[in-house]
Amino acid sequence: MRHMNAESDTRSRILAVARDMFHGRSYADVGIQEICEAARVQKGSFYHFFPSKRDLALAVIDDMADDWAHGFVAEAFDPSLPPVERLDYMVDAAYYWQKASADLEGRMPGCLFGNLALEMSTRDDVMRARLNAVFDKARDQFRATLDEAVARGALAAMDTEATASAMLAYLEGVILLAKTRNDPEVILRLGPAIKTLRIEMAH
Amino acid sequence: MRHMNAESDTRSRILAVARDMFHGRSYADVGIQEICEAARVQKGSFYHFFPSKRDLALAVIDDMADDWAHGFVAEAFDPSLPPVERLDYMVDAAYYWQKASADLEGRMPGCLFGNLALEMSTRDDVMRARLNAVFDKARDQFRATLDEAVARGALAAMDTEATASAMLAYLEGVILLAKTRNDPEVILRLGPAIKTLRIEMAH
DNA sequence: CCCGCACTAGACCGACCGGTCTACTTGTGA
DNA sequence: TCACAAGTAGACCGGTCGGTCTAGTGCGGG
Repeated sequence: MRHMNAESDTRSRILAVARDMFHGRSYADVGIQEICEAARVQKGSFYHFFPSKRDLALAVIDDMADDWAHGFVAEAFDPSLPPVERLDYMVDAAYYWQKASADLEGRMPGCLFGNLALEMSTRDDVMRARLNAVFDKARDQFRATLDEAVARGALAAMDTEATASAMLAYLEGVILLAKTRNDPEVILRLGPAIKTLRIEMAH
Repeated sequence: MRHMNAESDTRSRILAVARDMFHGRSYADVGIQEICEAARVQKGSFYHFFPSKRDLALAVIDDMADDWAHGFVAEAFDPSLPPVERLDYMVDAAYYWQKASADLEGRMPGCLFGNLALEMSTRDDVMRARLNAVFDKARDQFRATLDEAVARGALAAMDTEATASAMLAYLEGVILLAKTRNDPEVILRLGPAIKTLRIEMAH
């Protein structure tokens, strides 16, 4: 019964707990001891699976990016939807996610990636690169959507890559503001304006 | 010669050093001991001026907000400029500021307020409120600019308050993305699209 | 049956954390 | 001249940090 799960249960328990804690607080603010207690695991086990706290964070990023890509991002960017509508779905998804946390814990955790990006970018280039990759993937989703909308004539020609980046930035910014206000409704109020962003092709 | 400066030199040295360190790294990552060393001050002096690390952070926020308001924000929102141009000035100001840091230290520190907002919002409501006030002031600058542009007929009628919030969010988001890429040029590339943001009046 | 290995348990480490405390220095007003 | 208070110096505090290490434990393959 020991090796029953691919990727042992202990490891995934640590990962899940760490994800929630890093998301709800910050990297520096959460200690390994605290993670171990919450995951009902001893230090020895922890360091058996993760060589360091930093490696845990890296694993959390990968784990969350995976869930994210297969979870609501995949849903929001549902190809059967008209492209422009997908943008609204993305905003809605962000809203409901944050609202659920706010209702449950009284706090808006914001975006794990955005949080970690601001906290760690100046301190750890490997983590920064990892976060960049996540943002690149998100931007590509936006870009594909915009490309399709342009191809269908739903939107005028534009620099879809730059506009996609702008939309991602806007979404992160809206979540940042909403978190600071601790009010998910901000996402609902400001989010839809994501569709008004536009960057023209260079010359 | 002791009380020559309003707000003693020691206090302002601590403040300046702490500001840079919090800005370039993070609140949790910077220790009081480290601040004291950089400011060439002893613990005793530190705690003479600041009751706690948290109060120092609060003071740093106020201090920076002040500099900010009287510094490039005041310049960028120069009332003698056509309103719409002020938005470009604001983006440019953000760019040059970040670029200067990047050239000097090799790292984009991003926006101190945005950084602290994401790090502390879920942990300290007083700090969150302080940061909110800073964001409110910034939004009001955007709003006044938009109001003026609408009054002059340079822009069509819109919900200027919501649009101002959206612009602030976008600016923060762009800076977040640029910091994650560690590339100030991102601000130059995405920033100008701030003018395309628009939220209509509700019904 | 028992060896080896993945895993767990938890004591332990030095460093550093934010914060306190006492002693001292020094300029100022009476 | 002297008392006082603002400010400085730095030893010290308990607690926690990330991380190490040794001693098991119990399952699987040979």
